[in-house]
Amino acid sequence: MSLTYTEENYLKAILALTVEAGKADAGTNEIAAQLNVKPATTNDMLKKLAEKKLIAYKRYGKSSLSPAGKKIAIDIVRKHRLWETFLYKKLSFTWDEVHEVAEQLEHIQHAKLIDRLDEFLNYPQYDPHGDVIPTAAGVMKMSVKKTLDKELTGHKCTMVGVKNNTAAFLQYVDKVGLSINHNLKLISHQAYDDSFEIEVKGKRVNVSRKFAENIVIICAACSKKS
Amino acid sequence: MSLTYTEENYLKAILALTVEAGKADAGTNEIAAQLNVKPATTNDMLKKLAEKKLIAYKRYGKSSLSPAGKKIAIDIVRKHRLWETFLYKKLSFTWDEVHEVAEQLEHIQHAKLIDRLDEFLNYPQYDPHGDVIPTAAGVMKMSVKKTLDKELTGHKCTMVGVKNNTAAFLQYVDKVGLSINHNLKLISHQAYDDSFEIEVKGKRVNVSRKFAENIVIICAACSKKS
DNA sequence: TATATAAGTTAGACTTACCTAACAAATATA
DNA sequence: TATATTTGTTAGGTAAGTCTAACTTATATA
Repeated sequence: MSLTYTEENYLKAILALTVEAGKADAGTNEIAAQLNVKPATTNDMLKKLAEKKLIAYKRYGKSSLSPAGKKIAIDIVRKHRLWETFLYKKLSFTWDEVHEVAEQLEHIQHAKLIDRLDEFLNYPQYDPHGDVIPTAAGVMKMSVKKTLDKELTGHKCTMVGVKNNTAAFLQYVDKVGLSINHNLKLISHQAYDDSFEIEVKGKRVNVSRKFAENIVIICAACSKKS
Repeated sequence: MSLTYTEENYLKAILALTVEAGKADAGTNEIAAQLNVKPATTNDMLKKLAEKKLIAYKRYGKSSLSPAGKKIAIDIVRKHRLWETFLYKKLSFTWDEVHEVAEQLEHIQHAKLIDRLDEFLNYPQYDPHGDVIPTAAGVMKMSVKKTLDKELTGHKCTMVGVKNNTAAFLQYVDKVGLSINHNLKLISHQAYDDSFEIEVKGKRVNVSRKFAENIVIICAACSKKS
């Protein structure tokens, strides 16, 4: 009953376009674009996946994952993100290199492999991009990524990226004491000069709105399930 | 110019049947049997690989790897054995479980991946089966596997397996102080009772020929290149 | 609401990797 | 050396996943 590499990729694409994008279903063209294939190709596969009861599909309509299809798709995402974490933490890959290798590794089939890897990595909750790693039971919290200026006062969060990649900005980020995967807390917002007070490594710092708008964070407290 | 999963497997099979088996070339049926496909299928692929200059092939003749084909095949073996080592040492897989997963992992394509893995594993020389791991430069020593009774006096070697898997024998092996991947040295052979004196963890023990014939070892000193 | 545009489908074709069945060449043996 | 057996090849077919081109349905807009 195991699926081909390709079938898995279609399920993953549909997950990304529906559940992960907060939408109910996805169109054929949309799925085709996600996978870089032509709509005609996608159409064939959708019929095949519907046959296998992995998706809900109606002629000239949109598609969505069945419970069984969703379970499989989440499992692939789990594999992908655990492998990314492995590459990042253990093999010193950079943040932007991990995805492409994980695209291949996520299709490795073995009953014990992924749970062993999870254990080896000490059950990480987030991958190097700050996305939540689904549990072995198939529960996937949706991490709410947003920029720091959108965070709620008092919330602890983790920096997972930047919007601006200039050396000047990155040096400033460094000076403030922030870096990828570090925790911070939003203490308050000063209406007076529209600045934000944050706590980084126990120290309080003031940063401008312009700065905050370029810091991407995830907030566990703001996450939602499924 | 990268090869398909299947093409890689054919090159690996030919390597196993020629270089690794100490033979000059391999027949079509032989290769088909190694890969569990029909000779007709193999024939098609041999023509295709010959076209790509990866093997030497003549109609109704036997096949062998070209230098380019051999380089690729050795590279796959390197990947296979490094992944096996990873699974064994880092993810607590057993000796006999690693092969099947490595069959999949060996086809992951990425410029840096395998050298990073090699570094992470601290440049291991042997995989969990005692087979030599080819270097990044594509040099593969052939580990000469043999039973302990065939070893030369004075040589240090590593136990890599047993021929007899009964509990009784394994317990005896354990009692002698031997286990998988442990080193030993053949001190002498006693003609009197046809027994062997070996050194294990600094202690000298006497074992019978029957015992020695069931212990599989590799000997670095007996290895040869290519 | 009529029609233009966007979205989705179908038909027919190609490639890869596999198969079976029939045939040809090489080798072993009577 | 003639023949039987083994080994290797060819021809034709299948399934998966892709494509293009032509067609149909749904949606947007004038």
